[in-house]
Amino acid sequence: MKELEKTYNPSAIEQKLYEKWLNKKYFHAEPNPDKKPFTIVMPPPNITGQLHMGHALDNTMQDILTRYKRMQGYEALWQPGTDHAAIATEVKVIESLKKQGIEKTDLGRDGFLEKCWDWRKEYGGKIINQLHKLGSSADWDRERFTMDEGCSEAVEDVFIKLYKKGYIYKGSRIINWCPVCQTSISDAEVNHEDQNGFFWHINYPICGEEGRFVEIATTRPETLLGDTAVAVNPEDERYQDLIGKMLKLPLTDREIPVIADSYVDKEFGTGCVKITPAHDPNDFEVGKRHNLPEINIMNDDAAINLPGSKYHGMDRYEARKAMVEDLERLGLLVKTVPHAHAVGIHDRCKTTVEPMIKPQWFVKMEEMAKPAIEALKTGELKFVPESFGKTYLHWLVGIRDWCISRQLWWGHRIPAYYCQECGEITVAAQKPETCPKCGCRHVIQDEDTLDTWFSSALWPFSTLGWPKQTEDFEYFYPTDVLVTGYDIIFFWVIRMVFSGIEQTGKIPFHTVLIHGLVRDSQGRKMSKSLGNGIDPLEVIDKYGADALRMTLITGNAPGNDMRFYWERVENSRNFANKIWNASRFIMMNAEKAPKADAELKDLAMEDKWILSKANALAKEVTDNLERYELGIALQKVYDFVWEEFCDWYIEMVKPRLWSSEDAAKAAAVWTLKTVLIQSLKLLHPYIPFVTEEIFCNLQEDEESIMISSWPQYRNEWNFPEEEYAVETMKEAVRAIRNVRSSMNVPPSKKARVYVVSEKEEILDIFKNGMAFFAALGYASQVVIQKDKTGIAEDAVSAVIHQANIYMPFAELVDMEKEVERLRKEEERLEKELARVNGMLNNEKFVSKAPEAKIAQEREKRAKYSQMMEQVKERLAQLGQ
RNA sequence: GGGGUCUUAGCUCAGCUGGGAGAGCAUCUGCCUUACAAGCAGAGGGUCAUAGGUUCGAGCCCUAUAGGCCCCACCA
Repeated sequence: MKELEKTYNPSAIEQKLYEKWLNKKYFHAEPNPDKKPFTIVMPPPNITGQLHMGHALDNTMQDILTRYKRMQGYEALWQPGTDHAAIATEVKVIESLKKQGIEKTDLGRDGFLEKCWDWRKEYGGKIINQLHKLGSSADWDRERFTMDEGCSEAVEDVFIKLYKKGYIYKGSRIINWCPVCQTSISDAEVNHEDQNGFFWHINYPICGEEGRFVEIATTRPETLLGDTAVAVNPEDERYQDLIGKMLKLPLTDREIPVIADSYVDKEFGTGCVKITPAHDPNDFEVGKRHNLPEINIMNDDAAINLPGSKYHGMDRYEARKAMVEDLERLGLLVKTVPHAHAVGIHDRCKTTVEPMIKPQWFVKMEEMAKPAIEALKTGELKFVPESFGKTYLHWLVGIRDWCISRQLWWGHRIPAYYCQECGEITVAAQKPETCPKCGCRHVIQDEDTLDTWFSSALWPFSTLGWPKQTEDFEYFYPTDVLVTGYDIIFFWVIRMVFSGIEQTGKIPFHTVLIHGLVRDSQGRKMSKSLGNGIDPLEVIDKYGADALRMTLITGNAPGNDMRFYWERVENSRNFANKIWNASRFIMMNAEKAPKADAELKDLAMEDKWILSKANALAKEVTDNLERYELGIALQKVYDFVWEEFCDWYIEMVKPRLWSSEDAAKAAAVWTLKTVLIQSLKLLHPYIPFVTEEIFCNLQEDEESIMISSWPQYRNEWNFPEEEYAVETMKEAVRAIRNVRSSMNVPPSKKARVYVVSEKEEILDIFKNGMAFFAALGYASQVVIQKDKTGIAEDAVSAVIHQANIYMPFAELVDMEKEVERLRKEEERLEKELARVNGMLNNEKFVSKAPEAKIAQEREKRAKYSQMMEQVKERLAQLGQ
């Protein structure tokens, strides 16, 4: 056994250990018929990415589950990889090209894609390396990329299948258009943000009725140019006579009809709505119902496109300003009212989205959503915490078709081919040589690429080799748990579920473990613009990966946001140091002790006590982990290691370790090592580095804690009697310390301690543990007896269950303080007794509560009554 | 507008199936006791948002109210 440094220094060992694990291939999983599989797919980080706290949390949770299951004997696969992140990467590449004065279009499609692949080569591995620093035990031999050959094949395969099934179609529909990114985006990529704008009330003159107008109200006056009707509610008495009449559309030479549609809310605005089918989703629907023309008035960059109009070429906001001014001059602007309304914002670039009609590809959602909804309802799919199932359902019920085409170059190009002669569309893996309909050779591929989530939706199976029925796929799929943040349920989780069911016939995972956001100490989101982000790598550098991991897991319940405090990292680091030092102590003493292995029958009372505690802990922690209660499980081991093991047990065994009895020493060392090793194992999934380092130093014949076995509950380690005995002695020690503290007696000042009890079994307990009792209770001598013979009248005392403790402090006696303490104890016991009696005197409680509960309360009553008697007796002795 | 979620010690948060309120940090008092001062021993501090209800028993279940946060939503 080696000598350890005085304080734990993570940076010195983390890298070394991680390399060892990699070299030993501990992370690698292979189909193994002798083991059960356990699989987690890593949410693929973007290749534009850099490790942030969210990743650190997400991956720590996955690593904990993977390491736990691996130790339990599962063939545990944590499948990693990265995402091409279509729009995010394309934007980044464009930006970097611009710095060199190059435009995307200068390069052409192939040239640009080359640059994108260069980017991927340069930055794709960055975040992966950062995940290594975190200690992630993912199977890096299996690292995948959403645009690698296999994943691309899966994408193509799915697209073709869905097209053939009629679930993918192309249509001219109103979609969300980002004028900056110049691509369509899905509904999920649009955030609605409340903005303070205006409501412009505008008069539309009625044709043939000089001086009569219809007043409409709009928040986007520039779209007026595309109006093709004004609608009123068919039941609105005010406007009955207008229906069917024509209006003169201001600022244009067009005339538009007044139509009736129940979509119009009579109560809102003026009750008259301008209808712009080409630039508003509702108006689009109204337009379809009434066969209205759709007039697109904008370019892709949202500038007005209306040759001949004075607004032609103006940006949408410039045009808005100009038009409002013109309307005012014409006397058609009735009023301008401040108005707060929701504006659609592109979540990536924060540009206001413009609804436009464009030919796009869509996935029909209705049918595929059904089994995904069913999966949750039957319990086949579970969310942790459960409440997020509601979010999931909310998204699936009434889901709209998914716009999957993007006007980008970086991504999976849509495998659709158009005949330029006859217009025939062919969807196939390979470009057809000739048009299958007309036979001509003028066939070109669709220019668009697919939404990045289309490929992520297939991630749980495309990474395992699907659509080929590979051995990996057969063995590891369906996966077990998906770990992700609640912000991504609608983007990703639902799409994986319905894709998994549709393509493989199975849900891709049975459990979705949701975590929240890591916020700054003031509860704000960490963001680049605020500059309040904390770099996980900085935390690792300063305090170690274990401390970071532990901080992210402690005191956090699934699905809840958490705040990041450096103080909490320090506390985690302190814990690593604590267990480090406990180990150091054990190693130092093990050196000196005889090598003989102890047997259970040789163990002392306190050995059996801690072993019994450790045994119960293993069961509890395992139960918590099975329920994904990672924070609770960790808290329990933390408390056990720090309080029970370090503060109590190690102190208890010291007298034995320093004694000259070899057998006693051997038993103590065996117990210390056994309990420490078990604790290290329970902690390893959380803090892999420090546990590995200690584990290997402690036992030179062991290769790694990673491949050791997870602790199991053992009946032969269950010692209820010893637990009771030691807990009784702890109570006595606490009482002594309390007395001494209230009297300001320094530890150096030892006193004789008398333990007085009429109960033989209590006396035996103290006789048994006399050595450590003396040490922990600062006793110069412990006297155990049946009555008060020989104890000075003015000795200080304390009451515990079934016994009295006396300490003669000749020169330090302070009767007032003692009476005060006894009064306090009396008060406490009175309260307890009142509570217990309240329950037991209640007939309904006695008749309805479970037997065990009643027995438990009776026991307490007996205990407290007995203690109360002792307290009263003592007070009487003191003349109170 | 709909839905979700939260309100527990000075601060940040745990509290698993309802059965005597916990942690970390902060505060106060003693200790450099031969693993650890990144430590040890002790202490103070909470009508568990409010009001009802169910129950023998509620921080936990139900209803309403107040406040905070989040998500969804086409009110022009």
